[in-house]
Amino acid sequence: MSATPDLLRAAGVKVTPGRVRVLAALLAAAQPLSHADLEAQLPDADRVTLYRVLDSLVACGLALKAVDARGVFRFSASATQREHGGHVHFRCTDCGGVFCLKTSPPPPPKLPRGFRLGAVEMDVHGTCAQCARRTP
Amino acid sequence: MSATPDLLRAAGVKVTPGRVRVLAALLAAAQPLSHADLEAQLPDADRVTLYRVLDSLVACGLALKAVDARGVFRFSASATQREHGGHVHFRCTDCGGVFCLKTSPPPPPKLPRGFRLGAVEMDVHGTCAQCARRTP
DNA sequence: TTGCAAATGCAACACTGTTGCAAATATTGG
DNA sequence: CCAATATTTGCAACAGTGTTGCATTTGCAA
Ligand SMILES: [Mn+2]
Ligand SMILES: [Mn+2]
Ligand SMILES: [Zn+2]
Ligand SMILES: [Zn+2]
Repeated sequence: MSATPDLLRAAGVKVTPGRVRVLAALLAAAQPLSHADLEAQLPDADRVTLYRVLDSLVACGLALKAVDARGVFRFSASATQREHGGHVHFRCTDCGGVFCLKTSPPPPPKLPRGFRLGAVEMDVHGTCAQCARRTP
Repeated sequence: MSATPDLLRAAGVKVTPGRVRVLAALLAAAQPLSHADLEAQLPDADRVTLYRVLDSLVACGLALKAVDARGVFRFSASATQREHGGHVHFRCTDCGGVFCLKTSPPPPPKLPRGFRLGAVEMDVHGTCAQCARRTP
């Protein structure tokens, strides 16, 4: 397993204390974390810098961003995977977690004449096992 | 098709001008509307009342509430939702139009143990025929 | 018609996220 | 190691979304 600074260097972004600490927190978390969660966990971090650090981690592919059921963004480390195109994802509407499924993406549907297809995305959502256990 | 006040009465809530107008707007909409959309469409409605009207429609089962990708709540009439549940939609990224396709929704994928499926949505987007003609 | 619970309007507030800008700093190359 | 520079940070101010409290109005049923 690589150290957090190495992950940042490999992703091509500057290694700063903020990024190291936030990425480490995301890697250690069992659930996707909101900005507020991270702010509580890193009390001396600046609010705005925290938003920008999270955005930079998402932009360089080290983190994933999703919206939870209350409309708040939650972030999780995408750690190793670079290949998320070959399968469908499941989004937990409770915790905001994103999980890789084994299902292949659906085939592009037939479009009316003249329409140009950009992309097909499948949004599979519901409750993950951990959240389902908490709310039976 | 029933008139909007009848729908409200049948749902067991008081018939007020705000509820009639908001429910009518939701029923007429081709896509789920945000609070901001409705505020623009009903300029003399109070902001807070609009939130409360929407919540009351959701509470009595006449409307559905979902979070969009930007973290904003969007509302749709339950009847409308059922009507468009049997087929996939195409979203034009140029003009923002939404078109009904003939393709059936994809079958629910196999989930890991303990996961609970909420819904499967397919986002098919690109350029519609009219916009494609304008930008070859 | 009247009484009352429910709905409304308004002001104030909390939370989430963004932007502009000056100061600090991580990296690069000498 | 040092200096140059492109990023990143910290701070203040702001915008958008949604909520709460409370006095007033109103739908509806008795
Ligand atoms: Mn994946
Ligand atoms: Mn449709
Ligand atoms: Zn979950
Ligand atoms: Zn179009």
